[in-house]
Amino acid sequence: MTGRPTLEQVAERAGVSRATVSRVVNGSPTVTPAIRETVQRAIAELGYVPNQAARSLVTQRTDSIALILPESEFRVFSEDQAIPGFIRGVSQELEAADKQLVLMVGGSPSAHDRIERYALARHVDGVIIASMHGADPLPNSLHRMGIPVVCGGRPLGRSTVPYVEVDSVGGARLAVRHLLERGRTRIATVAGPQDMVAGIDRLAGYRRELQDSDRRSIVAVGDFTRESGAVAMRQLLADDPHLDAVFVASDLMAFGALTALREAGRRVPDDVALVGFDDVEQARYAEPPLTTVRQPIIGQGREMARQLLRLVAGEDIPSSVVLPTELVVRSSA
Amino acid sequence: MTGRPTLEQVAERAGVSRATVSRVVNGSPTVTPAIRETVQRAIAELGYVPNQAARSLVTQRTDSIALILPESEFRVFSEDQAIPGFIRGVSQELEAADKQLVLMVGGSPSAHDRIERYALARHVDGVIIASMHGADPLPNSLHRMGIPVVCGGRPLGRSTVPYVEVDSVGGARLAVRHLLERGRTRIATVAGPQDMVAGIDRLAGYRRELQDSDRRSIVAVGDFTRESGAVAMRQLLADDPHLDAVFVASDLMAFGALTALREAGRRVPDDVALVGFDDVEQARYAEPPLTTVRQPIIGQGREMARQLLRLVAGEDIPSSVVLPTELVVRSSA
DNA sequence: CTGAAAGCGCTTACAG
DNA sequence: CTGAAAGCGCTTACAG
Repeated sequence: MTGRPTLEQVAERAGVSRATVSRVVNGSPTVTPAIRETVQRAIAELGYVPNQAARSLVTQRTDSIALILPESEFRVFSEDQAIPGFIRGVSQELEAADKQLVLMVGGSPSAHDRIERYALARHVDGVIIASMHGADPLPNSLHRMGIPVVCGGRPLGRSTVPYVEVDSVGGARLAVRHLLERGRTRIATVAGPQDMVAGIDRLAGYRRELQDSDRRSIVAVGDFTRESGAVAMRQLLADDPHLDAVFVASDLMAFGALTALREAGRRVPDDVALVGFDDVEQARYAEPPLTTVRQPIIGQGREMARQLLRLVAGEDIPSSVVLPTELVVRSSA
Repeated sequence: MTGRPTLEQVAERAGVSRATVSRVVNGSPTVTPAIRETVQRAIAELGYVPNQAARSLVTQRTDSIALILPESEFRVFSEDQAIPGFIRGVSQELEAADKQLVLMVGGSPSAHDRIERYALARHVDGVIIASMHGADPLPNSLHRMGIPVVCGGRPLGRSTVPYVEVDSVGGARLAVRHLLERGRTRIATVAGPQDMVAGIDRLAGYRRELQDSDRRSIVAVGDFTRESGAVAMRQLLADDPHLDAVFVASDLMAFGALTALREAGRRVPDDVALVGFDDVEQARYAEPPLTTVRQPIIGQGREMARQLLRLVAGEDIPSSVVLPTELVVRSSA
């Protein structure tokens, strides 16, 4: 026998038509039990597995979903754990729905064409875009082509593409409120890059909470890397030597800030209280263990997949879903 | 117009046969330049993109490759950076070859059936298996079915499946030799789990190098996690309070060991020199910065993809490729 | 160099 | 409930 068995061969062996085999394979209820069994035996004996390409050609479905990861997240071979978390969440949900995950790296302009062509070639039923820098045109352009899309994080700029995000503003407020409740009075922040929603929103949350308390804001901006956290922290100390607390918009930057504080001879939390954001694995092992805001990365991945599957199935979905964040109190604040 | 344009429509618009359009799309050299241009214009005007399913059905190729990640690597939401590195390397190479990456999570027995069926459905042209615990039957079973497979790391047990691995034995020897050259005399090791090749080989390297130097070996076993590194380190100190060096089989375990040494009042490297393995991002930021063995994770991913593509193309490939490791000397030893 | 035709392996109205 | 037949959108010998 050459190659894998086909429907045709199963039909012949079972003594029925191809249509009937197809019905059995696809679980149609209108098949007489006796015939169903004969067919199933033939399938088992031959080790038949449906050819996906042939099936897609007629159903116009592929049962695969693309997950687009922005290139920049990968460029630095980073300690950040968002990528595996996203993948994990998305794949859990897709697996349960018996869909396949196609991974594409690259939010760079040069990758757009490739991704668009791929989606247009109907190689996937829909697209999940993990997160973006700036006002990426990709989600909108796919959306316009009628391809189901869900974004991770609110797209910047004009957009009607549905998205799933984590409540960054709320998380930042939790962090700042905690510092206020601990009696801190000069609360600075190391903000993230202002061309990313996470950077923008975490700073907005800081500002809003502080505003309610009448304290003035003290801001330095980093780019979510450890080094930038140290640099920003030094700058904050120069700007206000009397600051007694810092909300750092990412754990990685918080580690950098910790180093800078130590160099400057400040004790944490005695002199300066510190709260991070993300709750990466290493946060528990920092010295002192880092108080931080936990965001449900895996949950976000799952929710994105869930929404996309609904969209693919033709259902209506909310234009946005926001997941709650949570403060994890350890020793640094 | 309903749906996306087809070959047929392009042919009609260009006033040629479907065969000719197909030739132009696939870059056949036997097309008259003038006709080629007419067709290309029609393609551009219509925004034609070939339907992948239809193409696969006749070519019997899908131009996609599956990357299988073991579930366990994901279970702990870990600090380990191997996964993104693998993905990065594989996707770089596949992108260059214009192949797609399908990601499947799960080396668990329950996932085997799903993966096998998927490969048999010809949804992918070949399979890359990132790494395995124990003697996983998956590579062999795919191999027997005639599906091109390449493994990351030598498969345990009997196997004829080609693999790409990093020279763990050599790396461990580099580490131990370095400690010997620094004049250390009582060199212990925290080994990795002995059901994983990386665990086994790094211990073998330690033993071999030590054996050449006539020193006795002092061994404790961890499971590559930070916590297990601390536990193992305490045990080593109890076993031999006079040890003056440790080769730890992973950086994460080395971080745990560092904590345990600090608790025990030992200075690193003054009292005890420490060498890790992996060179994860955090190694540079440890206190003291960690001397460790760097392994080319991205390079391994790329090489696996390269070998698999050759296999898919029908070429012969070596039964194994071993990539060199390198000692990165920092302050801990 | 180009076209007519067969065929890849399925699903799905449409009859019966 | 089952089968004959059409058709999904391509590629590729085979003629010419």
